[in-house]
Amino acid sequence: MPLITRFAPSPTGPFHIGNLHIALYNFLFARKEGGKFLLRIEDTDIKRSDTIMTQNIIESLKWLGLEYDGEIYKQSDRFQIYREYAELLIKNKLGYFCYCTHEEIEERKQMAMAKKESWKYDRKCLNLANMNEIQDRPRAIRFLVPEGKVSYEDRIHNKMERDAADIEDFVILKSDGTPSYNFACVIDDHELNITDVIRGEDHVVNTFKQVLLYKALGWKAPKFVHLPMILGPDRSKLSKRHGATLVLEYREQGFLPEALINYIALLGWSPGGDREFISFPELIELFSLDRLSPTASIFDIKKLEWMNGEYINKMSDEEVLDRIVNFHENREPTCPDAECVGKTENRDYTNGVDAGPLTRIKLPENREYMLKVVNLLKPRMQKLTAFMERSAYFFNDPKEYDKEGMDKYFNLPETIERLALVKERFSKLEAFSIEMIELAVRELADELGIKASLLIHPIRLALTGITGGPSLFHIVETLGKETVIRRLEKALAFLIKAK
RNA sequence: GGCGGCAUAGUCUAGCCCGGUUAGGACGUGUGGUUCUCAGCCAUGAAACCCGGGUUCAAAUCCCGGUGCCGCCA
Repeated sequence: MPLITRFAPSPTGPFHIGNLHIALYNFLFARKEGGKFLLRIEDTDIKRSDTIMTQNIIESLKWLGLEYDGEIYKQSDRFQIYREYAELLIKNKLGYFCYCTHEEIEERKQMAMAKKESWKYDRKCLNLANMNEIQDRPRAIRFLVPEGKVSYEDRIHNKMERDAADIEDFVILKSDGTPSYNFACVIDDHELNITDVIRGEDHVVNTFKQVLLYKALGWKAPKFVHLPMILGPDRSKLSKRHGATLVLEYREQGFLPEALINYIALLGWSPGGDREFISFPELIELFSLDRLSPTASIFDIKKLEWMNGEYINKMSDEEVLDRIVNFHENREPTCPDAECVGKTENRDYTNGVDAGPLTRIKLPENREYMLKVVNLLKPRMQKLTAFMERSAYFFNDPKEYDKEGMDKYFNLPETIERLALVKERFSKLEAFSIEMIELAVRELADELGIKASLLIHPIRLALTGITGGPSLFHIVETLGKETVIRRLEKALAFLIKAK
């Protein structure tokens, strides 16, 4: 029998980091073993399900490159099938109708609680004597939990066992005719021939119920793997409270899918030894269930950022530029030109979720120039968005100068004279090369009897408006003579006016 | 509260199965160096086997108990 795994999210919320973790391991395991990886949408709860969330899930998987095999399965297409199986269980006396309303159950539960007794469904409807009175009331179907121990083998936790007496007769078909999670899940996993169920640890309790159902239906249960949770920095289950948790938010923030995958793969799994950078194909090659860790892990955004930066730095300039361009592809520029480089606009509801702050710009089309800029900025980019945040001066003259920078580098009385001299030297340069530019600056510094840095810093501030960034000589060369001269003149005018 | 799970630095982890290591790597962090700034790079430091008992010549590793944390249900 071929190995088949599945990722089975419910479309009640967007695709998040926890989903990625689960989907990734299902995907890797299937690919490694030459099996199939299916996508099933668990939308039996019609009210809480939303097609926009299904879109979000599909879009996320696509961006990550986690391709599923075959069609998408939707549980909402299969209500009739669940009903038939539920009736089959009734016929075999493995299930029974329950007429209790939520309110009635709640009441009895409260009474038990008041007496500090633990509660499970009291089987009131198991042997109803007076059927006539209640026959037209809506009814659910409950599973009749047998006595004894329930156990299954978990690939991470080994033998799992609990007493069936601790499990109540759970509902398999609700009074509105829709199946419960556990019931639909078992039927679909069986009908899709799922061989390995890899899901979160929050499902272990369900697994015991499901194992019971497999037995009742006379089916062989798949193998189970329950992955430990991914926690936030406060050690609670990762959620919105911890900031960005949606995968598409990470896309919007400029993370690369391969870096995100590499990082998440290492949360709860390791190939052994010291390896940290593992490409997608290598991940498939190396993946093994035996090396899964049973320990919950905390999502560390700092390490993700570092890893993302490493991925960016290892890429060619062309590749990085393509990613940056691609990053903007599906977005309407909010400004017609490069004017808004560095500006952010705070909303984006593409894909049905608020993806948070987003930089929208129209990129200049001059590819050769862009490549030069990328080359200079790449070493200090941890995310693609860093390009937007740090490249403004390559496209526009600075409108103002960094305040601290002015205090530091523009405050000497000699500044005007020095910048004027620089401008003069630059304009005399015939070959505007990095070497010649550097030589000109250093020679001038020598002649003035000062350190070169006393020229370099004011020049950088005049050209870029800021104090950090790539090597000054590279900046000067990239901007080109005309722009450099113009900006030096502007800075001089500014300084003279301020005097 | 009931049931289940987990336990190596702040974080991710290797080592555990098959007892003997100065307990390794990475992120983060301290210090120093380097370049025109930033980023980086180089060097260097601090930082962990949850606690208690056993078994053993020897325990992170095997066994038992406790504690803590997490999850599900309530």
